[in-house]
Amino acid sequence: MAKIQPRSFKGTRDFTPREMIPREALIDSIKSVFRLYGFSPLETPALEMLEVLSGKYGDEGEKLLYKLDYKNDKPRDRVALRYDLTVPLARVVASNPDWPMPFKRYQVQPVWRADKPQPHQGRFREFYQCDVDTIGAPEGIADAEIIALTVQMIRGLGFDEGDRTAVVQLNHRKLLEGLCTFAGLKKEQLSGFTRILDKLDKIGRDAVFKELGDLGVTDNHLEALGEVLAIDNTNVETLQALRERLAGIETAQEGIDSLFAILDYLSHLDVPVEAVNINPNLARGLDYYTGAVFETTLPRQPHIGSLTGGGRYDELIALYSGRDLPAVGTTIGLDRIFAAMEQLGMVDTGVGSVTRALIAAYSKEEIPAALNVLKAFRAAGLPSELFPTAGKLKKPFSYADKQGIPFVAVIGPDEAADPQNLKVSLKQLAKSEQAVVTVAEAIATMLDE
RNA sequence: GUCCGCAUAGCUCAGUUGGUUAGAGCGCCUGACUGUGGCUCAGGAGGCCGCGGGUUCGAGUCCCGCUGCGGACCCCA
Repeated sequence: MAKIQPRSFKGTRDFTPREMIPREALIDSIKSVFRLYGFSPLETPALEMLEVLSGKYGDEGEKLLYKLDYKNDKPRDRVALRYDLTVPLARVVASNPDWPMPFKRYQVQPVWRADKPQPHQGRFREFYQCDVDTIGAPEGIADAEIIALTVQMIRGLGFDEGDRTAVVQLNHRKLLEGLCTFAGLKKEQLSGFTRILDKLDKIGRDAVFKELGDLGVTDNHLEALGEVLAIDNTNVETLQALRERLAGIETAQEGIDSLFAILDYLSHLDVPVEAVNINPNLARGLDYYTGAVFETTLPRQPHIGSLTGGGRYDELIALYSGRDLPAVGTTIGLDRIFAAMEQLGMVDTGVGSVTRALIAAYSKEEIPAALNVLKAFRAAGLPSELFPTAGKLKKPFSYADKQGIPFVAVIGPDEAADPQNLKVSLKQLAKSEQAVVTVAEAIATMLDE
């Protein structure tokens, strides 16, 4: 039989134990923060009806949907791989109108996008999202809680100083609408306007102004807009300055009021002021956002895209149920965070096994005794394994060394001499220390480490 | 979707103006070391030189196409 190439689909990855061990620790820590804020777990299927997903993500997003192609299917029976976790949530909530509100859920599952993968930027076709959302709570506290949770989690992971400082950028859709009006544009031009504005930090003011000019913004408007966007102060000062500059534009004032309120709640939650940045040019591409929008960036690592992204979407659920339900939430980009941590040397990939103790039998005669030791270790809660072949102690020792297993327990004729009082030669590899001890003593030593 | 670069051992790479049996380091296996990892030494296995075509007496090396990978843009987690 011809050998089949062991290729995998572009943009997908295998996670080896060396990667999965720190990755699972990361997931556990994310979930524990979610729970701490009172969110409960939810899972939804990988496959969704195409009509449920279609039209929610903007023109760019629509192209990235993985649509499954079946023969003889009817258009309304078509399915696609889920693109995010927010739309499936909206579908679940819309189909369970009797649930008490607010509904607070977290969800950690993979999503798929037919993008061009760029691993260095933390961009893949299959990747995990960790979403938290509060459904049925009006703008204000719930928004601040999501931001506070994001800050606590990201900083708790170590993104809190130097090159790994993370900042939550915060803006409001209504402020963006107001800026659009301020620039002399019509409401239909909002998405084009915000898309250009969003590039400000990347391509610079001049390039943005050129594109805005092409969109139809006059020179006078450009000049005024330039003055507004140049405001860069503390968050409160920035908002105050915007309030004055945008006097008379009602939507902008509403957005500014909302941001003031959120900042106030954040200060009561003891969120450090430097962890959040009011950023009037932050856009967010998804079409469904209606209020506050936010994302987490690493200002010193601009090639890595946003670590988290979210916002308020008060009109999405009504698309499925006809009932208005306000909602706010965010996505924690697990794979982005992991990629950033790897590049910043924050991940230990030196351990290839979860085993704490490897038991090695000197000869076949000691295997029954070794199995008894194995039972005792496991009963004490120590992840342990017996090396599958007896003799040649070099093999189990070399194996333990390569896998990063900290302890090897050797059992030979001497240690097994008294079946009523089994002993092992317990060696701690990192210290090169070895002693003949009873099984109980070995367990105590290892639990102590 | 647009642009640029790269493709030789499991990994990182070297390979002269095109010239005979294709190299190193790391890793892997065996032994020195018949109760013990790392360090050292000795030996060994492992290559359709990405795929297809072209130029040439001769191609890992030059040309074209394809595929894959990497990077930038767009967009995003």
